[in-house]
Amino acid sequence: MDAGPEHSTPVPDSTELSVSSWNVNSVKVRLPLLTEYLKEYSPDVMLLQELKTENESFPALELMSAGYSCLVRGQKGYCGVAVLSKRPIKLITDVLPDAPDGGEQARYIEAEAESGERFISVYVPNGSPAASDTDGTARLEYKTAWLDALNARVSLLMKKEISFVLGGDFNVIETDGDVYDIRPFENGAFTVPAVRGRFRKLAFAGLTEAVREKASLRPLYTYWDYQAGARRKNDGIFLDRLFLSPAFADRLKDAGVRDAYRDKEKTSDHAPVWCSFFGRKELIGF
DNA sequence: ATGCCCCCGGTTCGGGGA
Repeated sequence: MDAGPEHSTPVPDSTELSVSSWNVNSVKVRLPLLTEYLKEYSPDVMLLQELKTENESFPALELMSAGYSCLVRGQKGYCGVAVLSKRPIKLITDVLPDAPDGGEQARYIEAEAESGERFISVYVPNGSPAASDTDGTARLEYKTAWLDALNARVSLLMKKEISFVLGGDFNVIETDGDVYDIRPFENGAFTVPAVRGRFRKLAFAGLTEAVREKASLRPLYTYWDYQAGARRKNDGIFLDRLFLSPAFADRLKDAGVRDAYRDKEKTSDHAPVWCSFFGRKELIGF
């Protein structure tokens, strides 16, 4: 097959389970594009980050009209995460256990389908600036403590042999090749060993990252700054991920970045990421 | 070296994003 642009990738077979994740940078501003995405690709589960709104003003009615039930942990200003699903889901927790601030910031929501499979949306703290002043140290320590809590949660789910998809904006540059130019980010909150090491623990725990595994986009980026013509120059960063527990990884069919959504009017600075799985939904109980 | 751009809260500017 010709290696055309990523957005030429066909829509996944609707009989197969698919999951998407998108840092929308305001769900209210992005609602028209979000509904367009849901209509075009019809993901079974959609993970959202950076809602930037409280639960009361989350557009649940509009998304229900598009065929989705919503579990939301909103927050005004920034943060805010949600799980949308075409099938019934119930809330397991909207607080990451042992998060450094007791879960005050809305960065974690874990939902369970009737199949028992879980779908988790995360918005990892930025941590910048990581400078050695008091404020910067506190931000970086918050990020590393948050990642410790996330790794502890993953260990628990793995121990219980729960199948899950853990997706979202991880705010980590895993390798120097995951950014258009590593120099401005060296020794920063996206690259310091304390952050990269904790991120890599997810793989050591036995998770597979679907986007890295399958995406055809090269170089592989999911975020482009609004400023300085970053998208036009393809000055991107690979930040958004879909981690799979072993049972999901065994069924992984394809994954990618819907980078065409980064070029639309009034869009987010992140593009949606997605993955699909072998096996008819009816037979796998979702 | 800094700001560029975008969104929020809540007013016309500062905080946050990454």
